[in-house]
Amino acid sequence: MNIFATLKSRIDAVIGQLAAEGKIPAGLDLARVSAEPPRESSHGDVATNAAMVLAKPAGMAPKDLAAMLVERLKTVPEVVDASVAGPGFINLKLQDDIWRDALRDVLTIGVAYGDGKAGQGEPVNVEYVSANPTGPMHVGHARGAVFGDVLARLLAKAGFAVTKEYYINDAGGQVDHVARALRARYLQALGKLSEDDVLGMLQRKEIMYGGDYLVPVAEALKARDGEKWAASTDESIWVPPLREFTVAYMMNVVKDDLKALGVQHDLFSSEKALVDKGKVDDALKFLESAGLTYTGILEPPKGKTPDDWEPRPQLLFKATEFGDEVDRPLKKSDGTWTYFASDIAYHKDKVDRGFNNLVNIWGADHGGYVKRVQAALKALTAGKGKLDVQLCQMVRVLNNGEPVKMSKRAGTFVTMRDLIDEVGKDVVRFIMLTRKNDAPLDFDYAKVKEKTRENPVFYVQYAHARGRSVFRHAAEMFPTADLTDAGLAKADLSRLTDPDEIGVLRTLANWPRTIESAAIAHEPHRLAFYMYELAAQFHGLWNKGNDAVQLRFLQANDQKVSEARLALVRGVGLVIASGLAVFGVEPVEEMR
RNA sequence: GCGCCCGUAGCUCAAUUGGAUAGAGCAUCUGACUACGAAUCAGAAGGCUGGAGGUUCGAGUCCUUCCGGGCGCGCCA
Repeated sequence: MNIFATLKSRIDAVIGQLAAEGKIPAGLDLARVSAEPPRESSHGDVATNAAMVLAKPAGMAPKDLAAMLVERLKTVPEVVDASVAGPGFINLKLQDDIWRDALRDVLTIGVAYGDGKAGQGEPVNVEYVSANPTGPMHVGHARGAVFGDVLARLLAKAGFAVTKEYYINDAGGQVDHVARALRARYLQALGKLSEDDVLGMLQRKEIMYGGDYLVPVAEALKARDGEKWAASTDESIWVPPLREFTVAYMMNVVKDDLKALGVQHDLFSSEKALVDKGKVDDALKFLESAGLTYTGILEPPKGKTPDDWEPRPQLLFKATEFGDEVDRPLKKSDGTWTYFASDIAYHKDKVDRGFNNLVNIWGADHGGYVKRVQAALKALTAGKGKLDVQLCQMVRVLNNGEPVKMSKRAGTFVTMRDLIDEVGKDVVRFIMLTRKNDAPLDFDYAKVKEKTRENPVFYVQYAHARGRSVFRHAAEMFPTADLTDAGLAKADLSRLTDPDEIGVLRTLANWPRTIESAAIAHEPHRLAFYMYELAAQFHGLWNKGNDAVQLRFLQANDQKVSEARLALVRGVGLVIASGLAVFGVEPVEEMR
């Protein structure tokens, strides 16, 4: 049980009691009353803003109300002292046993500690990566992939029913361009074009993609079909089959890359399948019948008119009725659907599948697209569907502060594989979460390999490894002791009395709350900071033992104390492992 | 020009989503290894939270406006 939730209900009960006795007005709204750990630990264990929040509606001075609450809160079983501070905060000091109980919970529940039910089983759809199947994935994709994957795991831990989804853009013009590029590489594979011919076509923009990564695709096509697609100059003959071939091939590349990063989606949705099933027509008919489409002419953007601007009548969606700046086009001038049109259909499809809680992870360069999709979702669901779009900012790849620009594989950008090969999947995953997603991130090869406090991956893993090391020694020192989690849960935890020991227990007790708030805010990076903080506390406690021998975890002549402290060490390890599990990172047993 | 995101210690970043005296790491200075792993730790110093108004018990956080940076701006996805 979450201690802060317990205290919140205690506080609510006390307020209800006072109201029942007529000392304060009945029916006060308690939603804004909080029970939180104070920032400054010297203020106590739990702080509540109840008096300040309720003062005005109760028509009382905050201090008077606080004084009344304090008297009652002192009688709450968990509380040993209560006091008023500052402008009307009430600080509660809890029995140390509360924190010891939290540790026992950790040992009993294991890495599932922190699992919550805040989500109440509500279905959430998290869509992430959704990279076009046109080439290998780069660092930007890696950030979105890790962020989305970990957010999904976090939401699941907090009790949501999560579906992890990838949207394959296999129907638009981009994949046709790749088909054309593939054809050039294919003709090269057949000896009908030279490398220079292909590069020339790329330079003249006859083809839009030219990376070496298409060479093996062309070879595979040649192996399967021989010269079948070489003769005809009629695109309609060979574009569709080559498109299909390259999409299938590239999706395998993408899936391999994701697998190497430890990212796994539950569902891959195809744009082309949506189109073929007529879902785009359906969605647009829906909007049309609601009177939300019309044919009109858009104004050019103010202050920056494109050179080739000419006014054209287009089928438009009334996005402005739902908070967007301008109405948005649904059809291109050649009469085909825009990307936006199929995206509307796709989001309608998600809603139709039972999701009203949608999360999309996009690159920051898609920021301008957020409002129109949210507008469309509002229109489709009559405001019932929620769409949160999390934008991931740029990743700069550095080595010792020097930009790493090129990939050996792709030629123009650093690929996801380059990252993984350089530092390993676990490090990539962790580092991607050490910043808020909407802040740019520097990924420095040299820095993330450093074995210092500066490097959060190392620092957290080191804490875990140190904990395991203690257990290796303990097994020798106390060969008969039961050092399993269940055994340690029975240890006499009242032997944990040092303020720093209790401090660590407090942090452990904060884990469920951290999970819940990070999940609700869609901010997995908070877990990285929590783990760093916990690791710091643990390292601090460890070194205290260097100075004061009696504080070391293992006391050869006192098995009871040793067991209690081993319980604490194990608790730290389990919570770190619990956090790393959300991150999809393996905790290490020892550092090498 | 318009929209979105951002601006916090010299540097890189936090700040329990509106809470108390704004916290960490790096760099600088001082100290702790006859070790449960010093790959670590303890301490000192460092701030007008870009500027100016506003909202309220209370603002780094919300609103307005300026300044500075990033991204985007019909028929690409």
